[in-house]
Amino acid sequence: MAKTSTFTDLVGVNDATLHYLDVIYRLTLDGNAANTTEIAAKLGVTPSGASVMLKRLADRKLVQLTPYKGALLTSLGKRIALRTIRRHRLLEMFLGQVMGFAWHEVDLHAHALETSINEAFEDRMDEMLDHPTRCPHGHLIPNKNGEFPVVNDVPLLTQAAGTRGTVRCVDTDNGDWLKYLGEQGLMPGAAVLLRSIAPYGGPVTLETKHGAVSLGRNLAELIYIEPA
Amino acid sequence: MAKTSTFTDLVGVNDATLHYLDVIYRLTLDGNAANTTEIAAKLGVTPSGASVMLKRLADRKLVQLTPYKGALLTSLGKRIALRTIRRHRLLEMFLGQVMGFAWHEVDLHAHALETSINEAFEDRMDEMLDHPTRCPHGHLIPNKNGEFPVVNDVPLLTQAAGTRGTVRCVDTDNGDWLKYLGEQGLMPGAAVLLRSIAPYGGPVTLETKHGAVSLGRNLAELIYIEPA
DNA sequence: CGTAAAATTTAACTGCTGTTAAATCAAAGT
DNA sequence: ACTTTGATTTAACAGCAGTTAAATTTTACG
Repeated sequence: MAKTSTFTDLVGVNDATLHYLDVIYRLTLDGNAANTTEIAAKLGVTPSGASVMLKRLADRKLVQLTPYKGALLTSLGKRIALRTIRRHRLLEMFLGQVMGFAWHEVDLHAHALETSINEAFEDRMDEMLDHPTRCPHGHLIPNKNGEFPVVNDVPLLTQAAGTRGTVRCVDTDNGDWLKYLGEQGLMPGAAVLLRSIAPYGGPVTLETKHGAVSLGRNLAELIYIEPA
Repeated sequence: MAKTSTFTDLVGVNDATLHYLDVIYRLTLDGNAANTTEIAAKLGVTPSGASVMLKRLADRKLVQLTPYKGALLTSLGKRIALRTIRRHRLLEMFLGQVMGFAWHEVDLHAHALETSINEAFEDRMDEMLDHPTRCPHGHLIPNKNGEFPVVNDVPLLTQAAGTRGTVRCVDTDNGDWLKYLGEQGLMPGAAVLLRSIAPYGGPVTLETKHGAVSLGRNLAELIYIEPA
């Protein structure tokens, strides 16, 4: 009996396509269609270029496109996107754990490699890492069927002052921010106490092993914790 | 002082170009120009396609093209090719030593990745592997200046019957052959005794730890040894 | 409600890497 | 030296992913 991949039927999908699907997946997590300009911005192309490409992706039944309204992934498009996301996050973990890259460095490397590796490479990383469920930033790694583990992460900013918990995810790919937050001890696994959230968009004060940290809202809203 | 790469000026060279330069490098190792049809065959494209591409590479001063005669690399082309070869062979070593892939599997993975990694990744592998000088098949890994280590490898078939030595290189990327030769204990590092070379293209008989092995000329000529 | 601004699409074109088919060149044999 | 064969190049074109500029649609505001 031949070994069958969940993604056996996903051949003939090239780099550019994979990056589009990846971006659309992330932009549609909230359930709303992704608009052309957003997609174009994330990919670093012009809106007109993205518009043309989206039409082609729609022709290939990878996205469901409503002109002037935006794009959603079809179930096929979603499966492919989830494969890329799985590979990206496994790569990030591999780059961090096995190769010793810092958590603010792994995204760029992973992005360059995610469309070049094959299933054997993906599986080998998964084994070496003992089937991890999160990337170094705490994002969940879907399994080969595209299913995510169930977790108890909540946005830090939804919590009341005085809440204790453990950082589970820092939701950004901005290397500078990651570097800074890492230096403050704010990485997945860190125990935190939410001291205060100043009103009117004011700073958020936390306490970690390293001591007190004060963050602007833009950084604080990236942090997800599991309350104690 | 900014860290300067030997290859800083090699930007803007894409995948297809790198693969052409790589192939031309290998075909011109004997000093002779590589002909269009050969190049096309190695790359899996038509000779006309290769011809067009070669002209473009010549326009970019990466190859020195004599129409109807063949292609040589310019010194710039050679530098770029050597960078790719270094990355390919470091990747092969990494895939074998760190990730546990078999020596007949590493070439394909390395080929897929060699144009996607950057200098930091290259350097990290080099460190992790403690600056290896050979890939798993025994090919030499050029340093960042494109210089190869000096070694004493000689083709097995240039040696007289009775010669003892150590296998240093198996010069093929054919996975099936590598798998077979590996099963016979014929990998770099293996001690061998050349028993006999039958005349008129007959079989070559060797002795290894595993016992006696008889090889056809096509396989035997791939093997390079360092005489004891 | 109508119009200005913003978002989106379409049109025409570019660059890259390939294709097939036809033309051309080179090498070798008689 | 001529001719045949094989290698190589050229011509015309295709597919993909992008561009700029113009046209169009949507949205939002007064």
